[in-house]
Amino acid sequence: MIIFDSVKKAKVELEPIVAGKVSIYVCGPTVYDDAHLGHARSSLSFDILSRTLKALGYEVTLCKNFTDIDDKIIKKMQQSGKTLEEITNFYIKRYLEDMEALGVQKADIEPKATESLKDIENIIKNLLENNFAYKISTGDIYFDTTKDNLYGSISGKVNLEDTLNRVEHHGEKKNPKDFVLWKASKRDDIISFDTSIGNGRPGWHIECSAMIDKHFLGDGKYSIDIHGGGADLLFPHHENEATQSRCAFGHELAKYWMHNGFVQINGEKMSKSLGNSFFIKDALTHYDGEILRFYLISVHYRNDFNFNEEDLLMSKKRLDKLYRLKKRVTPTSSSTPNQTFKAKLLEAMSDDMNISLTLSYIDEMISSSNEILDKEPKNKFIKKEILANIEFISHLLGIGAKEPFSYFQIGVDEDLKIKIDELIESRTQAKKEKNFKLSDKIRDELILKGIAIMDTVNGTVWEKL
RNA sequence: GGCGACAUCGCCAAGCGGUAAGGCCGCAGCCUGCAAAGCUGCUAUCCCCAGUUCAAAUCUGGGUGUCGCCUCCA
Repeated sequence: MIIFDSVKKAKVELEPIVAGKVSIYVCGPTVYDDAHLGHARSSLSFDILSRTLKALGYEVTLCKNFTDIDDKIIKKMQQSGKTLEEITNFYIKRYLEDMEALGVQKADIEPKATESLKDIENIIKNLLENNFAYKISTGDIYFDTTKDNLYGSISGKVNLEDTLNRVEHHGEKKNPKDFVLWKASKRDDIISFDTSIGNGRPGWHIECSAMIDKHFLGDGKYSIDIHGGGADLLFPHHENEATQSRCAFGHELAKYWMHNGFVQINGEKMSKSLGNSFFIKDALTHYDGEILRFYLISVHYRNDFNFNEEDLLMSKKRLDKLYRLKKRVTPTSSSTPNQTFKAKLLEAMSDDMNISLTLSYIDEMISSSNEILDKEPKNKFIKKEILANIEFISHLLGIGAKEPFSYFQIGVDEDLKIKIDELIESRTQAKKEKNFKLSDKIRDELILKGIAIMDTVNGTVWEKL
């Protein structure tokens, strides 16, 4: 498996710490609001990575955290009068619902920051004792970036002075680059934790370091194989995580770093401040989760993703073709996938997840399968292999697993289904009587209802447009 | 201001030095009572300029444009 390491800025061969096993840690959401399309893309990117590795025979341990203590959550507490747990549990549940709708496999470990306070405390204590951190008069604890000559090696930011001068920083900070490990509680703080390093709460970056150390053993050289997240996390978040862990544990945090590209809405960055955030929940009211999934995975994970409805509909048509083929081989039982086809998909996905190539192979398989089925509609052997091919695709990419007839009926209520069946029955009758004027009229009526029909050797079937 | 990414057919998008995958749309044909679906065929020399090379969309330099990070952010 070749992956792109965003620290080395190059494609490299994945050589896990333990042969045959891959440990992955992905930065999950801060749970103060619903998840947006950016979260979806990130989760989907690493879901595909994990599925690919599994299909290649690796044993994967995927860890995705929830940041459940944060200034934004506190702000929400103040606004709503709710407790921390009420807010975070609510959004964690909503997040997991969204991920399920998108077909994202659950992470093996889903730690919360608040469950790792003891570990956070220990790391900070360690850093203080070894002079990598210092406490200022307010009780806040900062990491001293000048103590680590490898600081900057993750993000490749060499000359930070200039840029960081733009950022306001606390007067007692020794260096503009230094960042907070622990925020001491102020008088009006509504949430704080009592620890040996003081009363307060952890900074953002330290959580991930602590959770990785808590859940992964590593090999004394690295804690985990792959650390992932959105491209915006490369700096400062991952830089800071890396330096903390390096100084506290004496080894690198991750052997490889992978970052997914951004989601843009109609060419603009999606962000809260621009007011163009697109929640997964909202998208799901318009489009089926699988259609959204297929659309979001159809662009290489490192590229920017420009979300727009036109492309989504285009993408849906591509998925439709897979399901139409599945209709042709349903019902039957599958045999084993075509070995050449399977090998081609795995080879493409092994090259840093070349999804475009993979999808083109799938399109070609669909075309050639349709062609064979046109010639030999009753060939059981072929039908079984085609179904097995589709099942392999479902396994690898998490698409095409639905019962094909139901796929085309998503969003159609039972009353309408009965009405459709009646109309099709009347049309079949009219056709039998060669009353094509009537049968065409009925077809037009169905189209007006958003239903397309197609006559097949097995009778007339319909699809929601 | 510092750092970085990207620029391929109307649209989406592969390609990573050897002579342009795939999908959508469009056109023609087969199939069909007519359609739809499916199948077949057709449609680009790769932002501009200069260079390296037998050979460049692919490498180098210079432009132009778009986007991102540097501030909470996936």
